[in-house]
Amino acid sequence: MTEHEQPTETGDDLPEQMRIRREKRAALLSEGKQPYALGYSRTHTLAELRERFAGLEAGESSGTTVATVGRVIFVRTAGKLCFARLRDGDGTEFQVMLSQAKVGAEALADFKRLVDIGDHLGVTGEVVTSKRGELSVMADSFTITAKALRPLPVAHKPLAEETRVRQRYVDLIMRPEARDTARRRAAVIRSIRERLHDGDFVEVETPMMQVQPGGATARPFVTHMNAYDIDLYMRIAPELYLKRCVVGGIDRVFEINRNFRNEGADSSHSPEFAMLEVYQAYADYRVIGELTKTLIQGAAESVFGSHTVELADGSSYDLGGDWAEITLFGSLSDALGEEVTVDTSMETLRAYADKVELGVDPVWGPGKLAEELFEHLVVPELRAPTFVYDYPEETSPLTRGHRSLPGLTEKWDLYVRGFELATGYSELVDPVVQRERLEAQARLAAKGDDEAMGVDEDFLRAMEYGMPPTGGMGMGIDRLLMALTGLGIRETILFPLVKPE
RNA sequence: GGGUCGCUAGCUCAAUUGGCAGAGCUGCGGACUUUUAAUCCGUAGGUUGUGGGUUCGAGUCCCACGCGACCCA
Repeated sequence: MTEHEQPTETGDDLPEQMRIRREKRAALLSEGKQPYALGYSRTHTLAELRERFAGLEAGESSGTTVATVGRVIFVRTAGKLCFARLRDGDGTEFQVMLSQAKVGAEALADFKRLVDIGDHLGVTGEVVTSKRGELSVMADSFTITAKALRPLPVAHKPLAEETRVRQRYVDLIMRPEARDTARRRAAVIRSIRERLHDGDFVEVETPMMQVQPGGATARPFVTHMNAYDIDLYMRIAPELYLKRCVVGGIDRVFEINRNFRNEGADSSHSPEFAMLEVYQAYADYRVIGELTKTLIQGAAESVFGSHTVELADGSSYDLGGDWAEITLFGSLSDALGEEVTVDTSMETLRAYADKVELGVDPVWGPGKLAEELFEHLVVPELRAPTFVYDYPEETSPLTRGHRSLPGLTEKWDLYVRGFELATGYSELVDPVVQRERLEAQARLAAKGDDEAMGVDEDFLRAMEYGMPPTGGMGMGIDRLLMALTGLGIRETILFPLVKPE
């Protein structure tokens, strides 16, 4: 918002439409009317009216007087009979009619003089239908419950994408899809939460401001605490604290909350994103994979009543039944036409990378390179929901080594519609191995890899008290919404970060 | 980080080679007791993202910056 757009008390410099609305507000006050009412006692919501009077025939009167409220989204002031369309926050619309014969000439003139599109209106009157059969309230009286000082955008042209994101409140008023998305997100989170509560998982909240960030490889945001004069970090993952909970005996634990990663922002990444992490003692990655599938299918059901979801482009996507399972090196071997394993040499892998014109970062080991090849060659083909199993130890410092395949870990990534949606592990619980892995990471950090983790001594101390065998999972909530709806991340987050205007 | 494109009235968009900054909707005034993006008559609305430059003259050309979209790394 730039300075010259700021409303002023006098409104001298305002665009005409805003100036006029301010004048109407002032007129209401000077006539002893409230432009912002304390409330309006309604007998029915617009949705309740629609339901209750659904059977009313064209031209009929119900004989029932009701009181209801809504935002004016359409006005037709024609002579001695005026029409207005109200809309409720849930998107339900309902027509209001004002006849001079009913409300009187003075009230009708007031309506024409003072009510604008965008205002909140309370109306009392009989439920009737118009000659065209439109359900309506034939007003006995009306009250402006909140005067809108800004005009709504034109209803028939799509709002510019940037305006939709920057002024989500306008987007929510104007666009049914925006309203649906907000409610779908709530339904999804509620579905996950309820399912986990039903499974005796305990919901906790762990620190968002941490002395030492950990639990993922990502650059953190730094902030400063004045009282202790120390830098704090916004968390990049809750993992290390949730594991402390498991050590302490909260055997089934989860958290749904925000992580912060100081990286780029684009159509699939937000610096601030919602994450679910779940840990279950005496489970392994297979058990936690099954749980994950249940949570996602439950979320789909809560929104669509089905495991088949409808995407924004009109296509549908099937999340039902059992999901495909592949292994990282197995699928990579298939894609390359020759067998590669966790033991394949750096030189061989580099040759494959050259062949597909994949750039190789000199700090990568063979495990990392194999993963990059996988993302380059296999991931683009993963349309149906697919669990990818058995990642190299090198890239998974918090994961237990595979029970029977040396060099690999008990980890899966879940791909849905071609992008990574969740990741699950048999957690590493040996504190000695854990320390070795973290110290190796810290050495990387010292070499300048600012995504690598430091050594969290308190976390290691907790592990030394003994963490039971545990399965863990992390899933991006925003990404889950994207997977279920086909929308971009900026649509699934109500107020994504935008640069100041 | 690099490239391309965009930013004009409340909203969505025009503006020829550098030559009077326009339209639709919205708004305002008027007519209309069954409208649904009504119709008809009249009318208002602009620091063309910001700051420089070239020019008799810049929405248009040049430079820098801001914000955004798309593509690439």
